[in-house]
Amino acid sequence: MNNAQIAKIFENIAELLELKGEDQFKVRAYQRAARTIDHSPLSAAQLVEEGRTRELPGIGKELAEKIREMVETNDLDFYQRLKAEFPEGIADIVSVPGVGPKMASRLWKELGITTLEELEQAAEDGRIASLPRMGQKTAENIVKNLHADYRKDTRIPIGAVLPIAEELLAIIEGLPGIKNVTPAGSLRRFRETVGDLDIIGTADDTEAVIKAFTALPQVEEIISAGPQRASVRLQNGFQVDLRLIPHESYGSLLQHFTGSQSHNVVLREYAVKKGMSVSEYGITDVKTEVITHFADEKSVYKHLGLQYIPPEIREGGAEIEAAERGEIPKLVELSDIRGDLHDHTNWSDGNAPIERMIEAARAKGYEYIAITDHSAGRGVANGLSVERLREQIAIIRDLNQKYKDIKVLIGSEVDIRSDGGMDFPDEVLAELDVVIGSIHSAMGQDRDTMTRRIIKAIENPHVDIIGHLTTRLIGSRDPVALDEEAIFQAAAANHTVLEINASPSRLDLKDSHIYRARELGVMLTISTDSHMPEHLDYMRYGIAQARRGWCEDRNILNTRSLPELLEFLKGSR
DNA sequence: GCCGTTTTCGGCCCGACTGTTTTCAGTCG
Repeated sequence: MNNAQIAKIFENIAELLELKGEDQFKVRAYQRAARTIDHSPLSAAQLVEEGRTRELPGIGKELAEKIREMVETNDLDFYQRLKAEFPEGIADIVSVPGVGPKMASRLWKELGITTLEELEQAAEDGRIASLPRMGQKTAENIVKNLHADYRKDTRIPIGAVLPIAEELLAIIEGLPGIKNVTPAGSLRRFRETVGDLDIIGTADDTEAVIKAFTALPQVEEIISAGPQRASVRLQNGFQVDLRLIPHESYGSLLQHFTGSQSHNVVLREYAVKKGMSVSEYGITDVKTEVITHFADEKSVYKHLGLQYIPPEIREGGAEIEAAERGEIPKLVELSDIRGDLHDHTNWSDGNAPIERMIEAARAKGYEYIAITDHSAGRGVANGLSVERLREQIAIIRDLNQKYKDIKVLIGSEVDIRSDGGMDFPDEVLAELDVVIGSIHSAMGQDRDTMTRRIIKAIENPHVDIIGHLTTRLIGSRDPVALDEEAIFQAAAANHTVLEINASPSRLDLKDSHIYRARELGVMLTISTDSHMPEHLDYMRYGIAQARRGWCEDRNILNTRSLPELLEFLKGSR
């Protein structure tokens, strides 16, 4: 079992234990373990093999043993037995917004409800309203939420959310009396998918602003609304949570609402040990009961004796300990980027001529751009034959005479064939400044075959960069099966660069892979894989992704100057 | 179920909003 599968089982166990009415702290232990395993840069199999599972925070004797069982037998007896205690459809019931484990458990035990159909029936015929401590309103909400086309776990790729969020922010900024309007939550942390839009602001009269917000024409439905907080569904289907607080607590609110939730839990547990209590209003000294307010976020961390922690790495992992020791790295920034090393033109499947891509890169102030159209190979995307490639090379050489302020690197995104061979012969690859090897076919190969295939490409001295390693498309195509650890080690040993593909539908490598590759000394690039000039703007997503993997500028090849880049490329061949 | 320079037992983040009931449990983030 891989980490994601183990994490899923721990999550399911937590849910079942909640239904069972088990101790909430036990439930939390499983939830925490699920997150820890999911975010672990090392595979569970490797951890088990090296006997290091218990080094993970929140993994003790029992959980380590369960992880071992899952790695070795692909199953977990405890989970199977627990699952057997409940009807199949109970998870669907809990997934209805507003229905939690307590209610689901009562509906099952007192009314025998085990499916969504039975749930709707019971809500409509009055049986739910007749239960003690439930009522007509509860039943109505269940019916309403059943028919809503969303669930608690629907998440949308960040690339689809960010532009909408930015429009919405401008609208909210226009509400009278509101200040400090800021995106928070997973949006601010740049998670690859976002569940709902968390937006915060400050106001003297928070209630008036909430009223104005819920009255916006874009609001389709008010999910909840109080004096400080409103949760609404927009006409475009997005859920937006707006939270307001007086101006003097802005820093604390931003910290609180940025999360992640597990980061906040770990942070607050750390604070408790130091005799402080952290909330969205400020930090209270437990002894004196004096609360300190923070108008800016950095002061919150400072007050706790911690180095500032950038939002992208607030995932409740090792960041609090690192901040305590002053070991939070200076993460790479957009302004560090000096060029883009993966760009297509209308010679293959891009939509713009070479010169327009160059102009777009110049407008960004880049020192270099690599033109990397597809190879002919499997006919993907109007790929270039050797003849057309040589024709393009000649044109780019001429363009380099014309442009003195930017270097146009001659490159290609070359298919890695199913046997690990490259789609151009070595003597052709040798003519190029930059060779990206990418998987575009035979994605269904088994793990061992795929791993060997990619490692063969990594070992090819002409291949500089491996593009979008796992080929996943967020929300629509699963990653290929591969042994990441072996691939990262091979990349480090051969000085082959791994790409962080910044296209928001890919974000490939993913954050935990970036973290591990960087740890193993793999050099990375952040590349937009642009197919039109506007795509160069995707760099911001790639930067955020690299930051989520704790990357500094030195980990990213395209933060280097042109001479340094050329030297690296020459040296790695 | 985890964890420990105050603890191997007794803690475990903190608060808004809702619905149902008049003080709070459940849900959510």
